Amino acid sequence: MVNTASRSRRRAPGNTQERILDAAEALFARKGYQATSVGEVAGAVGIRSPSLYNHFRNKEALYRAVLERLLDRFAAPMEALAHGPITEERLLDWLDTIVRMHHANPNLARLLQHAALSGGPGTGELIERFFRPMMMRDPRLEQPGLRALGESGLQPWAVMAFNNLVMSYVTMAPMYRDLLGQDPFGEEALERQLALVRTLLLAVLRFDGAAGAGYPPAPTPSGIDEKR
Amino acid sequence: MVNTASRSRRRAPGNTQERILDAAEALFARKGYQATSVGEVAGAVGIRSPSLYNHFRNKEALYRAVLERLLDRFAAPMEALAHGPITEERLLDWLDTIVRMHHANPNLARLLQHAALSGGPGTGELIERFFRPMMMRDPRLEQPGLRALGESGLQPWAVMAFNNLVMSYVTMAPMYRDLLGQDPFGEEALERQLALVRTLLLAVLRFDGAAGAGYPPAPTPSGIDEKR
DNA sequence: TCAAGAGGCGCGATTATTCACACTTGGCCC
DNA sequence: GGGCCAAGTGTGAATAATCGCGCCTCTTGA
Repeated sequence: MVNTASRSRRRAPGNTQERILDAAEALFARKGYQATSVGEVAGAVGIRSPSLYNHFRNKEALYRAVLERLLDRFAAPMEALAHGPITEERLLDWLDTIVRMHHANPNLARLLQHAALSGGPGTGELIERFFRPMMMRDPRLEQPGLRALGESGLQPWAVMAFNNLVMSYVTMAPMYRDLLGQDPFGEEALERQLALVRTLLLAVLRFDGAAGAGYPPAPTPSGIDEKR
Repeated sequence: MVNTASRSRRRAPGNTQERILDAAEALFARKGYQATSVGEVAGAVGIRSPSLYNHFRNKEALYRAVLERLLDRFAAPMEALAHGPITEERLLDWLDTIVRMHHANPNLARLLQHAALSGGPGTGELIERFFRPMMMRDPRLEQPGLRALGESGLQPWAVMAFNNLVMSYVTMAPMYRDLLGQDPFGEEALERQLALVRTLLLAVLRFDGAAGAGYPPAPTPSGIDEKR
């Protein structure tokens, strides 16, 4: 039973490093940093844990690499709205894009949620790179036709709210699966979520806001500055 | 050094069981089931871990007790909307209530989020008891003035969306704290979130929906039945 | 033949849980 | 009142499993 040293020395078909990242991403996204063991990751790849250390210095480096790869994938679309005027149409496109991106790769949302709840390595940078830009008041949103968002100092929170809406669908997806017995990332579900989120955004854009009970102007809290 | 058996046998001031539940709730909510060790819980209470086993059979029993206590706290307000007609005013009140409840006790939302992401003991029951009722189509919502919600089969998802909106603020709260340097559960933040969420609901209720690009009627998926 | 990469072994720490035991306390009998 | 026992609640020590990780050997494709 001891000398199983003959076979099983199979060289990996694809790039092992990439396969480790894939497995680690899935596991970190599902269970979080602490609850994921490197042995688990290695096992998912088909490797023993010491072999994993040939590719990553330690658990934390692996985690950061996973994070980096995910953030890179989301960087381009997030920059899309950074320049040029903001029209109703462009807002809808932006929402459409992030919904599709999170559906195509749900792991970033899950990792962000874990980080928000429990912390973990690099949580600070994560916040700065992903969320800080959203919490900037953007003067391009202060225009007729977008009044309900821009008014009463709620604008940054409204942006965050729409982001949370999209992300929470993803982080709650396992529950939806059990609840419906249906793939929450299938074509049908995607269309439904697009319709829902688009309806919500349109409703807010059309809303004149005057009807609500007069909530206080909510003085701009510290840490929120004008964009750039 | 061996016979420290004299003092430190202090009997607990309050009910120890309750104090364990408090500490466990906070830790499970922050780190999730797996990543929380019973030693940590015991430490937070000011006890060694073996002592904890005088009060709970094992880690899982402790977790389930925490869950039970939390669900009980939320049961009554959730039933409030179950009977009688649904008016715009009652919907606003309901939203108001759940926002305030999650602000007053953020731990249920956090535990639910962990359960949705990673599973854990009792996740199935959790889904049935907390989320199933929301995913029922409610005929009381099919009335003029609430059209945008009731139409096109989106109604249950719209309800879930508003719930997710409220819960995700709570689960993302640690990030808000870092982002703003301000207590996300303070009076000011509560008012702001109430205003935002109320605005969103009013906007949807006023929205006639006809303006959006004609999204498909989204056939009712299996698992969704009429209420009761 | 050579280096990259996989595995075996093992260390020290931490995990959940059990055990034997100490102590405090409430109630009971005398 | 004093004596006494059972129940409740605390402890340190011990167990087996698992954790992250370093060391060293061996296999294998080029």
